[in-house]
Amino acid sequence: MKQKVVALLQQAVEELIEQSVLQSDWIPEISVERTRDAQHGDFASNLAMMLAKSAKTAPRQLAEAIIAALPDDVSVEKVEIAGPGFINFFVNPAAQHQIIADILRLGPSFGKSEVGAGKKVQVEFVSANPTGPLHVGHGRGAVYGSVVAELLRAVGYDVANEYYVNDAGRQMDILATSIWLRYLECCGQTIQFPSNGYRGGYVEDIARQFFDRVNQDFCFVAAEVFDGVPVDEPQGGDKEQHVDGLISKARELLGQERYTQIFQAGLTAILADIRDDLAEFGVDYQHWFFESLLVDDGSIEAALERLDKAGHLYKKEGATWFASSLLGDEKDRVVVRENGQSTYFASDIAYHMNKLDRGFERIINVWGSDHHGYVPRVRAAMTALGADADKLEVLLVQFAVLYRGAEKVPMSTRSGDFVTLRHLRDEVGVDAARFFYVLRKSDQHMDFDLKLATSQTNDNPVFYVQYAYARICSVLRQLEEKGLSRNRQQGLESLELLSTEHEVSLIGLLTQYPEVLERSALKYEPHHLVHFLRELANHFHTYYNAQQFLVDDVKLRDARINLIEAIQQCLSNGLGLLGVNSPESM
RNA sequence: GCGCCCGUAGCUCAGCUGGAUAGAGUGCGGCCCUCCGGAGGCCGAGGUCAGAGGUUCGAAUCCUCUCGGGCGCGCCA
Repeated sequence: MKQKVVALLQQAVEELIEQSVLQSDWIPEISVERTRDAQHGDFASNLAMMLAKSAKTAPRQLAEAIIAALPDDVSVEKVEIAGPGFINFFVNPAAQHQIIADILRLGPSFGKSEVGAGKKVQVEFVSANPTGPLHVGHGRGAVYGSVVAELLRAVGYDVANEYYVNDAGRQMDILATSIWLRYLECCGQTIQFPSNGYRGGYVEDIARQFFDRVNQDFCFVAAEVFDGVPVDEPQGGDKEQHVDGLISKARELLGQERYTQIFQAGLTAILADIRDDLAEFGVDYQHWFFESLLVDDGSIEAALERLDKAGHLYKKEGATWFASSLLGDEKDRVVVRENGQSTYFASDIAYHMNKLDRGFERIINVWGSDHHGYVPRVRAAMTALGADADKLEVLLVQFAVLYRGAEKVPMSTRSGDFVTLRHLRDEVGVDAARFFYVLRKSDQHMDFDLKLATSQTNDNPVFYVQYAYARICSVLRQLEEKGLSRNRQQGLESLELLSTEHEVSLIGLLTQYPEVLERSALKYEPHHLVHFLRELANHFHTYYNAQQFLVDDVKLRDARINLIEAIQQCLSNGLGLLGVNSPESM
């Protein structure tokens, strides 16, 4: 409908150009908005005000000329000039009613579109280091990323969800070493656990399972392990040097093969846990991309060579630098360290080159907003690789602060007793957790109240929306239990009977759903959809309290049943995109 | 110190490429089923859109400055 209004205005403008009232080079993009106030009709355009200056005509006068030039259309009931020069469109009720037939016909695909048809997009999200279970900080990115991907699919894009597994860095060596030390404890050794090691209980679990499998094969006495290793921080040393010393010792004593076995045991166990965790949270991936692949197949060298050939690399103080400051970054970045090791950033350059090579038209990265300083250097890398940096879209997600009522939930990651995502799911459930995470704009801080999310009262927005759905299901059950007749076709032919204030506004809302969906998708802002669903639920509850659906008048009853079925479908479609269930009873 | 983000009702937050009288939820004060699920609905009070300039027909929205808060500034990942 909105498109139709734009088209009508477009024709009017062309007509006025022909009449030389307007000139073709003045014409701005025609903007049509939903009105906020029903008194202003359904759609409004500020076109006359935009053109007034260049046409040297008063906005209201120009608006009159535009209206006079508008072609007739059956779905437009009337057009008015209002305020400083707005052109307000009132849509014919019969045209509005059509939406109910559309929804019932389209079912689950109501609201979808093809604006992204034929375009390949990648959404990379979560990508937490596989050094421990996911915590609540990852939850928001997980839900946000998966919903953005789902929204893009709904408007036609060919979307691939991807998780980048950082399995090649120093953190993984620390993990492997931590597991080994716990394993040594299983062997009966007494270990002074490094302050910089991974202390979580899951490390001990992995070590114990590993011990059960390999027995004493990896055992060494503690004295030998710690011999010659720089002292730890509590003893006045440096914790980084201490843990690095232990990593070297692990490699040396175990040899490459056994070290790799421990390393793989840790990676496999934790990754399996992350996969299960995400799957249970309704988050699925098409690809799990391993950083180690880039190391092993020479991609990093290839990427650096490409940058070097294009003249973006130089050597200084024994290291190799990427001249990113010439491409918008704050300073140049090291890609190969003095010791010959490539940096994490070098992997990331190779990774993004790989993404580009896979032919995605748009590359979306969902990152924690604490990484925002990292964006310019990746964009610089894209440019230096010869790609259009605008293909890259980095969506930043702020951490949520957890509360239980008024009380803040402590979240220390140091001690390993942080609140895990699994814990959150257990406490509030998948539906509430997902809904809450996308309730707010993603790049804003948010307070997540666990108590509110689990409350079974009207202040909980998840239950509020789900309840609207369940209520409709209940009415439909009543229809059957009471043995009332129901004729969908007759209902569709009687839609003009839906004329109360509540019905008109509900139908108006339903017509907005496809627009809301498209906007949420294209702007990567799921919260618009969430707000829409709350509003739809609210209007339904009001309607429910004001009017009886199962009335004696058969035609009216059929029409109303069609309306609430359309609402039911729309709620379920929207909740489905959010990964939230639509329960038939609660 | 430099860079990015943010500041809207008591609290949590919306506010689409600048548009009409700035909106929800919660909390607070009233009220509403002989009826399809009261996990609901209605009404009311509550605002210097942090502050000050500027841009224009029009600014919560764009520009500049000030104040207040968050984050980032490794040859870590």
